[in-house]
Amino acid sequence: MDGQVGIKDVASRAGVSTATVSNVLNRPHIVAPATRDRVLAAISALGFIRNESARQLRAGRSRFIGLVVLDVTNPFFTDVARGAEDLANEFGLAVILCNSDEQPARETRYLDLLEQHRVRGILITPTGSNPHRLDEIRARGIPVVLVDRHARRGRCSVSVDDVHGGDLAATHLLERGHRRLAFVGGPFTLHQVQDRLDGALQSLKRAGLDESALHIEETPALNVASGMDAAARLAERPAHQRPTAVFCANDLVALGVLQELTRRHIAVPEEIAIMGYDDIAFAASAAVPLTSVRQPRAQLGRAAAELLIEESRADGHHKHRQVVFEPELVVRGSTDMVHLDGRAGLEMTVEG
Amino acid sequence: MDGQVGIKDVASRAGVSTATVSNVLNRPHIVAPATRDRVLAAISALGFIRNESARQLRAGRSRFIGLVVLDVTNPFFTDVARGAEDLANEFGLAVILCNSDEQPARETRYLDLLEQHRVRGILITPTGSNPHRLDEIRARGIPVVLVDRHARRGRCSVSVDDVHGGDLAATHLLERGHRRLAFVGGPFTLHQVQDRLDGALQSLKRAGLDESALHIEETPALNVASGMDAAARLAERPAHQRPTAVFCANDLVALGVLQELTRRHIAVPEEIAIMGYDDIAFAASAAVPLTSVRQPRAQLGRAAAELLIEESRADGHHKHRQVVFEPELVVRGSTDMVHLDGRAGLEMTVEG
DNA sequence: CCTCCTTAATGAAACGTTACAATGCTTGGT
DNA sequence: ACCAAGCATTGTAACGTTTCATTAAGGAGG
Repeated sequence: MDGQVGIKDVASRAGVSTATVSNVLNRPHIVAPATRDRVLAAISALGFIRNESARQLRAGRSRFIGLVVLDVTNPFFTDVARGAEDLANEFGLAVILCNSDEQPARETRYLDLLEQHRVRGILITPTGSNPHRLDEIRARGIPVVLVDRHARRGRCSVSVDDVHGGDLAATHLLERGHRRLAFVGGPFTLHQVQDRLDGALQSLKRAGLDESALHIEETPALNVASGMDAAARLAERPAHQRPTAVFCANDLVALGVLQELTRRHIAVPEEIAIMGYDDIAFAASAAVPLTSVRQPRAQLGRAAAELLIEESRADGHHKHRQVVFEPELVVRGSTDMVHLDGRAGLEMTVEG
Repeated sequence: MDGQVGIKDVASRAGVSTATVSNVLNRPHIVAPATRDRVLAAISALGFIRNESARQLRAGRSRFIGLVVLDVTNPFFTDVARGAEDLANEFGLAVILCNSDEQPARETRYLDLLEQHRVRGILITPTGSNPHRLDEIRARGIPVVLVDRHARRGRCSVSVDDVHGGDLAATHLLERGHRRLAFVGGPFTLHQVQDRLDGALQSLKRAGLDESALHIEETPALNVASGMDAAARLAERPAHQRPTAVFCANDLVALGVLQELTRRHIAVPEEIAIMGYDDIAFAASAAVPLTSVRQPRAQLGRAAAELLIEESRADGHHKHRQVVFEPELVVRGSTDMVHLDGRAGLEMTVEG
């Protein structure tokens, strides 16, 4: 029977107008203490709960920000999400977390959803297949910040220098004496993947090596299963063509590669060394602790949310910024033949 | 200038009434093809986007379901979330994912948020500290389904038999000859933790052992850091009091324990065996592959969403159900002294 | 030519808030 | 006594949809 208690019911029970109830809710200081108490009493007596839809309709926008990630089950993105969520909460905003799963169609559906909800803004790691959809959204006045992906001038983004990261990774492998490398990752529509590869190629070039020193094994997605498939293909190559080191586009792929190689009794790092990327928490505790390139995950999310809020507040003009963090190489057992203990997560951090 | 294109603008451009536009949107078949096309043309010409707030206000409820989990960075919950999300999508609903972080205060804030948004229903793994808040919500007509936690009669829940799971785990350790066990997990306000412990105790009893055979090391949360701290405390006990096997309330804790023991050069499983719980994807690829108790994670989420939707559709009366899945023991290297290859994720599955 | 049906389209009233301008009521100063 | 100023409160018009009862326009049957 109390089906939906509205501001009206509260008003009549407290013997005031709806406007006063609204005031109690939004600007308690301007209403007389006695009235305020009466209203508050009515509110709790009736179990009144504000209707956000109505508030949003009135306000013309919601208190949400959208966060569209490529894969919720990837710890990299959940850490980014936490960072964004924490900052959003500080500003009284909630985050709608959307999982595009690297599928353009899903991405589109979620963008539609977010626009329909009149979100304050959108944080997104794009699949890369809807290039100007994001511009349309911006044109409609909704701030968009790219996450983990560098934007062109005139757009906001928060990213890590993936080219540099790829360079760090390949350089590390070359320094360890490897000369037959493989890059495992994909699809190349993801800029992260392309950039990390570019970085690796740049490193090869600097070392005076030919591009052919790096075999490219493309995967349909950046997850454990894809890594396993790719490793199987690599393992089946004739021994003299087989790479001695594999640079994976992210840690999930690297873990997949590791698992498959181990299953086939190919020793890591002795026969094949493995590099991951992201340095997710589980990289350190892997069967063979993974060497990886660390990204400031939570900071990435936080900074992105900051930029978004900054833009949405600046009614006038807002200076778009591209924030770039530097990646950091973390060396562990998977690339280190001389590591002390095959199991220990012994770790050294090398420069930023 | 196109600031906010509304149904009205579309209507006037197409030369029809707003009602017709609404019909085109919601029941296209009842409007004449010619008019329909005209309206659709206007919609795309103006870049019209439906305003969900207004729709929801009108409808009295949103197209969201809320999912409140204890820890988004725990892969167990992201898998559950995916399951729930998939089913929700099939019904045109979106999921608001909320991370209580095991903190009652955050949980409360999110429940408020969800109620204000008039969500269709709430899926929650409760912290256990707001026992009747959920009943209040139910009383207001919002379906609530407990996830990963068994509910009393008259409420809906989807869970895995944690007592049985705890029993499986402890029985496995006892069969391996261990007689000094430790249980690591907490807080005990989480029913999962209590149930898993109860299962272990039940197994001890059946084996004719005293409760004192199981040392209890409580942790403040179920994450890697807590596991490391607990392992440090265990490691510092005099050798003859030190357990020979540790049963962890979840895999994150187990990974923490594993990392800390390895750091201290305590061999796993030779000196101390470790059991996890949940069988998250990373358990198999851990430094020492973790023996664990597998839960049907995605199914859990899916089934929960199913129950929720079922209840929200049944305007009349709905039969509350408690769905219970059976856990499954997965034996790997962390408890298996005779495993073939210290690194391989070699795996055997034992009964359900 | 009138009536009765069917199909298309419309007008207007909600839905629950909020903000703005307006109203009363006090109070203090002159 | 009167006015100005301040405070507390209120009426009411939005916000953008959807829905329901209506109207209008043809067409078929008599």
